[in-house]
Amino acid sequence: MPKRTNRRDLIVQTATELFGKNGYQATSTRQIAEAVGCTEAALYYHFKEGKQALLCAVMAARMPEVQAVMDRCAQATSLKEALQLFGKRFEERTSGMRWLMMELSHLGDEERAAVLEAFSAIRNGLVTVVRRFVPDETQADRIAWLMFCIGVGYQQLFAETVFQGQTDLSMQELMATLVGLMA
Amino acid sequence: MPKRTNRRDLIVQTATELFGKNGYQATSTRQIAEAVGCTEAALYYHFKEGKQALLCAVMAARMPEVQAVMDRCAQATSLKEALQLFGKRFEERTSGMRWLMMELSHLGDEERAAVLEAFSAIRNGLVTVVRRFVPDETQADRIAWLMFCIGVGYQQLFAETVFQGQTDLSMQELMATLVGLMA
DNA sequence: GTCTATATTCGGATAGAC
DNA sequence: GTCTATCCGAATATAGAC
Repeated sequence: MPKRTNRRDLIVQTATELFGKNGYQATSTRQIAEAVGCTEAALYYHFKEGKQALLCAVMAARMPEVQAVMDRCAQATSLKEALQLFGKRFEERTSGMRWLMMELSHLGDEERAAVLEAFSAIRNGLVTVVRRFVPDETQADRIAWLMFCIGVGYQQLFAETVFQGQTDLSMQELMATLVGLMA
Repeated sequence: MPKRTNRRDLIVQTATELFGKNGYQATSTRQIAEAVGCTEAALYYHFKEGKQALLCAVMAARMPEVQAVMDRCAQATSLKEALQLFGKRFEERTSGMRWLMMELSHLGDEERAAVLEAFSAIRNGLVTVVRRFVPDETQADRIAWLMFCIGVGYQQLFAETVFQGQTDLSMQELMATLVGLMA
């Protein structure tokens, strides 16, 4: 049995960074191997299923962080506080996951499942929190969706190159704006 | 001088559909040619600059539709009406443009400019409308960004495969929810 | 575990005949 | 204008030596 190696971890970490920067499809196994400092063949030793398995490993490694965001939101004591917390944490912790969106439609079943798990964790976390403050379930669910859409849209528009630099709006401020509209 | 042909238009239309379904990078010139019913060489006759020029042509063809959405929003007589109109029109008319987001970072300068034009048209349209109802410019701009984020996030989460089928929430309902929170 | 070398497939692009 | 044929490069993946 091979000695515990951390090269595998290094590969996952490197892939996480490259996927975050360039997206999944646009990142080649060559790039990853080069950044890690090994060959593609070594990659395929650690991940027999290739790039696909690598994606799953990256997602698995990111799940605790996603859960942490939702756990923090769960501590809110009002809807407004939940909005603020989500704004702050979501921006801080998931900015490297923008690429998941577009890629989803081109993934295989297993990869897809790994990605959907992360999305569902966020969705379920939001629904749970909002329902604590909004008795009507339909209404609560809609508000949860609204929050999720804002988070995703913010990532898309600001986290990368679209309107980056044209304004320094943070997601926290965006959520504060929403809270202001409610007041 | 060659007779006015509509084959070129067919190519643009077909590319629009394929880009909308699979994204820009994931759509090959082979696919496009096959769907059109011609060869790749024919594509390169009509678009000497290749796939890149095709993207620009597709964007140009879509601009009137984008402008129409913003023009309609401009007719709103209250902030709430603007939100509703945007929810309705944006969903109806731009669902095929989801792919623009992720791709942006990998495009060349010319392609990039064509895409940014569309984004800016939306942004500017929103800012203009909101400022009519919100005197404070900073606040108005933030509300405009909020609307834009909701639109983009909605497209990402619902327009394709992510949470498609898990709920039948429309963007109009989403905007109505926001209006409800403001009441 | 990691390497070299290579198989295979696919995508963008072009030359030249018709 | 459109085709056939082909080039080139890149990407995923594997075989087999060390």
